[in-house]
Parts: sequence; structure tokens; C-alpha cells
Amino acid sequence: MKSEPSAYGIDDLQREKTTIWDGVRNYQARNILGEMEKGDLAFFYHSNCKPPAIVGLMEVIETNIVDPTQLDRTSPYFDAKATPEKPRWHTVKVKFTEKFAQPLSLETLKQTFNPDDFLVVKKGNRLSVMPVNNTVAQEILLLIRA
DNA sequence: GCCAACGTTGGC
DNA sequence: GCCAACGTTGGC
Repeated sequence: MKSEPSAYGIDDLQREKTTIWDGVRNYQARNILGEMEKGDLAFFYHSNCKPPAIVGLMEVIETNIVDPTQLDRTSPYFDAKATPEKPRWHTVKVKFTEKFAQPLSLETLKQTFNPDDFLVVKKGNRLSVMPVNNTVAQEILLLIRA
């Protein structure tokens, strides 16, 4: 799950302990959020920064949450087409689990994984939420613990 | 339903 | 700041 650290980074999550992952306005990403289950683990990825990297781990603690920002006129994520009766955007609540001592940079990820196995290193992929298969996830954790 | 124009993401 | 690679919008 991506976020720009200037907007909301791993340190913010560590301080707040939990957060609703709001602001996702891409249907494909929303659908992936919709498939998440309580107890799922997710990597926190810092995008649009130097260096882009996986910086920590989170746990999904609540699913199928109506993203409140879609109904908030003052929010940059306000969606005029959404109503309380028919919201368009759902998301999850996550809990801080871990901030990695060493971020795992995109450069390293590219050197380690095949684009066909890991969407994050696939060219042109701008999704802010992406599935990670179990094999890749385990290898990432091994790299982190090494 | 097509597609040009436009907007956004995000690495570099 | 640039620009490739998307996604969305809206006229037709």
C-alpha cells in the first residue's frame, strides 16, 4: 500500500497506531482493498520520494469501511457523485506493526524480483494498492531480516 | 461505443 | 522538471 511520506508516512502511522486508509480514488485499487480480510498483512510503501521503498509492515484490522473523505466537501478526496446512501469508495483500517530498520528500496526490489511476480516492479504500474503473492512477501521479509 | 483531450501518478 | 504510462471525461 503506497503513500507519499510528505502526505502520510510510516512515522505518522507509528505515532497514530491505526489509520483509515482513505483517499484511494482508483477503481482497481478500491477493488483490491475490498478483497482484504481482517488479519491480512500489508507492506507500507513510500512513493514519490527518495528513495521510493518499502518501509514497514501493517495489519488490516477492519474491512469494508466507507471512506469518509468522499462525503467531506473540504477534503481533496471529496466525491460529488458519492452519497451516504450510495458511497463509491470503501477502504480498510490498518494497524502499525513494524517500521523496518532498513527500508527496502525500489532499486533493490527491481534487482531481486521479476516484474511478472511482483507488480510493484512492473513498468507503468501506478496502482496505489497492489496484491503481493506469498512467495514474494516471504522473500521480502527475509531480505528485511537479513 | 469510440477516442481525443486532459489529468494524474510516480520514477528518474 | 520531464515524461511515460496510465485512467477519466465527454462529445459525437
